[in-house]
Amino acid sequence: MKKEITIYDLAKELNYSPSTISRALNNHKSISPKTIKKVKEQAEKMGYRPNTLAAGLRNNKSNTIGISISRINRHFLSSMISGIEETARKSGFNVIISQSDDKYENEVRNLKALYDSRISGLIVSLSMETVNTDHFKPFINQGIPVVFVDRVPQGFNTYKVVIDNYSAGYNATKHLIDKGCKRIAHFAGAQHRNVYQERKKGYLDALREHNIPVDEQLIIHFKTLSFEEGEKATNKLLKLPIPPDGIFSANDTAGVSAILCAKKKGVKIPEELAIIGFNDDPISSIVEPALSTMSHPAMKMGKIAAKRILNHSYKNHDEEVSEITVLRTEIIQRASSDKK
Amino acid sequence: MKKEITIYDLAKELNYSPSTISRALNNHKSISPKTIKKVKEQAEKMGYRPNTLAAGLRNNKSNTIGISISRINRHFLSSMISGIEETARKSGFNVIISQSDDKYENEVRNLKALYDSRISGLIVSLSMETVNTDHFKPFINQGIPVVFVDRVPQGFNTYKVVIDNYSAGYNATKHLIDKGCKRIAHFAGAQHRNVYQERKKGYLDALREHNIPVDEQLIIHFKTLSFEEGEKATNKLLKLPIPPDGIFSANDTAGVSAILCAKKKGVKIPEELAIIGFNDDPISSIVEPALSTMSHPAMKMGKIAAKRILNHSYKNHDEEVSEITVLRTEIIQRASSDKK
DNA sequence: AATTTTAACGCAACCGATTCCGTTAGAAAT
DNA sequence: ATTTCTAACGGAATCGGTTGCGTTAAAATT
Repeated sequence: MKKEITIYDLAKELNYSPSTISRALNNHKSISPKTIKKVKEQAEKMGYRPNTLAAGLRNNKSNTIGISISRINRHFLSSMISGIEETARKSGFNVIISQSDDKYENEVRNLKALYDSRISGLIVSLSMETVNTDHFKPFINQGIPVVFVDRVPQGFNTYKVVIDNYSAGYNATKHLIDKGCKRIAHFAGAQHRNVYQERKKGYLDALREHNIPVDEQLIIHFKTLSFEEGEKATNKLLKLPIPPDGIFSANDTAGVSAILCAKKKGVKIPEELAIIGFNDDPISSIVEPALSTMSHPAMKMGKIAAKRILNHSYKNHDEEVSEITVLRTEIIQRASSDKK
Repeated sequence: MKKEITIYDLAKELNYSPSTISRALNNHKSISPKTIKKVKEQAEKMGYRPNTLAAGLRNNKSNTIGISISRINRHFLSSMISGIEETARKSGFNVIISQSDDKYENEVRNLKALYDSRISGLIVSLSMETVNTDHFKPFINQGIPVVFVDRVPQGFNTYKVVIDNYSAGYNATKHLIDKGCKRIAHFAGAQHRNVYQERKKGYLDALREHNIPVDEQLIIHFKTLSFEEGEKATNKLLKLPIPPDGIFSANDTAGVSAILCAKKKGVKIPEELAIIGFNDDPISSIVEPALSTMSHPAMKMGKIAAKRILNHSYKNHDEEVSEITVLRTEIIQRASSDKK
C-alpha cells in the first residue's frame, strides 16, 4: 500500500505551485513548453497517476459513458458495445454498462444509478417493455447528451443512431416477392418498438405495391422473437389450409427457428418456403440452408453513438441537439431465399 | 441545468450538521432512528442524489469493478460480463469494461486506465498474447482484488475462477474414444494459455490411457481458433493418407468450421468423422449435424468472480488472498458425435 | 524613459462526502 | 448529590485536482 503521488508532491519536488502542475499536465497554454516538459518528466519519474475522481468531483463529470441495453450477451448488442468501447477508450473515456433484461423497471433503476455516477453521456437501446420515457429527462435537464441507438423512442429531441427499418423491411419483403413468393408471412416484433413497427410497415407496403393481398393470418406478432416463439409460429403457419411460401422474420433467431422447424416437417427451403431474417447474426450463416438476412451495422452504430457523446462533451455546448443518423442496411442473400 | 442538492442543503433545511446527514444516509449506528428517517425523507423530497465521485475521492475507491477481456462480442465473454454486471449492480457497483482485442499492449494500456480510475476490483480474462503479468502488480500492491477468470496466469497469488480444463479435455476425448474413434485429432489453442494447454494434456492422457498412439500429425496448433484456421486445419487433416475419425476442437468456432468443411468434402459426420467442440456456443446447436461440445458456465463464472470482489471490498481485509474456484463442465452430446 | 502588454506562474477557494475528535445533555451508577 | 457513562450530534480537516483572479518580471510600444 505505497502512498500515491499527487500534484502536490510534484509541486514540492519542482518548486512550483500545484496550479502550475495541474495546468502543465493539461497542456494549458499559459504554461511554458519547458515547464510542461519538466513537469511531465517528473510525473513519469515519480509514477504519478491522475486522480480522475478528484477531477471528476471538481468538474462534476466523470469522462464516462453509460450504456443501457437489454442484455449484453446478444450478438448485436455486444458488437455495438464493442464499437462504443473502442472509440471511447481512444479518447480516454470509460464505459460502464447496465442491463435491463428488457424490463422497464430495471431500465429505470439502472438509469438512476448511471445518473448518480455522473456519467458524461448516455447511450441507450430501449428495453422491449419501455413506453414511458420520463426517466431520461433528468439527463436532458442536466445537459447530459443522450444517444438512442436502434430501439429509439418517438419524439424525443436527442441524438439517434438508427437504420432505415422501413426500407429494410420493404426490401426484405420485395426480395421474397422478386423470388416469386406469393404468400409471404411476417414474424413481427412488439409494435410499440419503432424497429419492429417500421419493419412491418415496410412489409405491408411492399405487399401492397406489388398487388399482393395482405392476409392477417400470415402476420404473427411475437413478444420477444425468441427461438421458441419462432417454432410455434412456424408450426401454426404450416398448418394453415394454404401455408405461406415465404417468411420475413424481424430477427434471425426466429428466422433460424423457422428454417429448422420447417425442415423437420419436410418442407423444402427455399423451394416451398423462402425465408429471410434480420440482423446478420452468426447463427444465420451457420444454419442450413443459410439464412438470408438484412445486415445490421452494430459496431458502426456503436462507434457513431460514442462519437456523438465525445463530440458533445468536447464542444461543451448547451443548446439541445437533435441529430439523427440513419445507416444503410443491405440484403445478404443466402440459400434460404435463393430459388428460381 | 438546475442545481444539485447536497448534504449541506439537507443540513441547512433540517438544522443538522452535514456530518449527521452523511451518517444518517449511511445508517450510522450513532444516529437515532428518528433522525435517520427524517433525513431520508427530506432527501427523497428534495431529490437528493449522492455524489459518488465525492465519496470516491474521500475513500479513494469508486465502487466500480473493472473488466479486461479480449472482445465483448464473443458469446462466452459477453455471457460472463452479463453475470458480472448482474451481481455487481445488485450491490450498487458499476462495471466498466475494456477490450484488449487479444493484444498484450492493449491489455497493459487498458489496465493502466482502469487503475487510474480507482476501480475497487478487477476481473480479467487474459489476452491471447499475454505472457508477462507485471501489469497486474500495481493492483496487488494497492490491495485491489484481482480475479482471473478462465484464461488465468500461472502462479499468481490471487482469486481465480476456472473450469477443470484438463478433465474437460480428457472427457471430451474419452467421449470420442467411447464412440469408437481410433484416430482422434485435436485442434489445440495457444499453448501458453492455460486453458488450451490443459485441454491438450487431457486429450493426450485420454489417448494414452486407452492405448491409442499419439500422432503428432493429428495435433494442429492454432493461433486464434478462428473459423478460417479451422477450415485450413480440416482440409489438411482430410488430405492425410489415413485421415482421422474424430476431432476434439478446443473451441466451437473451429469445431463448427470442421463440420461444414468435412461435409462439403462428402465426409459423413459422425460416422466417418466424429467431432466435439468446447464452449457450447449458440452456433454449435444450430449447425447440422449439431456439434457436441463441453458446457462452459460463463455466466456463473462471472457471478462468482463479481462476488469475490464484492466480498473482498466488504470485508476490507488486507492480507493477500488466494482462492481458486473450479467449476464443473459437462459433455453436451449432440449429433456430431452420436454414432454406434 | 515611461507606459502598456504579455508570458508565466501563484493563491486560495472550491467540488461534496467522510471521519477523527470532540461536545452536550440526559441517564445511570455510586 | 456527585461522578460516570452513553446516546446523539457538531466542527473542521481531508481527499486531489481545477480555476478565477491576481501578481511579477520581462518584452513591447509609444
